[in-house]
Amino acid sequence: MQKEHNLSKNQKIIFDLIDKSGGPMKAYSILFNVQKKGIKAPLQVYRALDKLVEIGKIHKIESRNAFIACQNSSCQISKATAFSICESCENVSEISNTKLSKYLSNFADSSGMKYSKYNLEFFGLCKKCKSK
Amino acid sequence: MQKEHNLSKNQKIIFDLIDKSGGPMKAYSILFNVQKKGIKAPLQVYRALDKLVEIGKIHKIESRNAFIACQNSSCQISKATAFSICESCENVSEISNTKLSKYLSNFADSSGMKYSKYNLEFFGLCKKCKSK
DNA sequence: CTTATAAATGTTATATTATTACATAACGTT
DNA sequence: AACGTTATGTAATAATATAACATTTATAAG
Repeated sequence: MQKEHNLSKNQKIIFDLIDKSGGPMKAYSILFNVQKKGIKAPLQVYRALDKLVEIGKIHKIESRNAFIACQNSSCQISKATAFSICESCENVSEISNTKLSKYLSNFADSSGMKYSKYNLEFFGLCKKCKSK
Repeated sequence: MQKEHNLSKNQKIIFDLIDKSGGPMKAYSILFNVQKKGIKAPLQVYRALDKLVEIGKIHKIESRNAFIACQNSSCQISKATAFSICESCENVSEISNTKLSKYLSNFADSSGMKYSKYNLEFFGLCKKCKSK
């Protein structure tokens, strides 16, 4: 069961915005959108984003410097993430595929390194963009 | 067989630096290191990096905004990359595991999206850091 | 060899992304 | 209430990356 986190005021404002947007949002675009709510400085945004990432409510799309709400209700925490990214329309969606996540979570190679976390980003053309 | 690319002057200077360093390097650290060779502006560095990434001589570690020489001699091009990153010492190495790359290259889900590229980053503690 | 084209370079300025440092306030426990 | 922890506010600045424009060099075609 996912631990309930009581989001603080800024965290809630920012999570709600990202969640409602339905897609990835960039930090300064978030800032612009929440200025009317009194959040005026980049640091206020980044602090909320850091916390939201930490507790798994959002994920960072590293290749895009953008943040997206977790679309996977069973996502314990952001330790195992996979996304598909359309290189044409920049649509992003979270992949939740049990076989894939099991495969990667159990992955071990000869390096002697213990993996506690991974992030995978697939790129390509989405259905819409392919048919154009 | 990998296509031979004749690197230009700046590309060669920058590739050699990254390659010799043996690890990931950041753009502005590269800039600092090549200023004595006449490369004076960030854009000169980024242009060479872009090209080197494009032809697969280096890869970008997205979560670190850093660039590393391709350690995989058979790497056709940067369409399928996997790295292991130590969260303590920040050591990075490229994973070349045939089973893993086959698994991911053939991955398809129900989204109807065709994946032409992926990047995977594993995080954890390397052998050295684990034993500290 | 020359002309055309593409690729690379040089340079200045600026945009975008993210953090440091410091002060204050709110929350949760005992 | 006193304490420690978490969150907030604010200003300044650091780190990462691109736009715009002028020029030069490499490559290929005639």
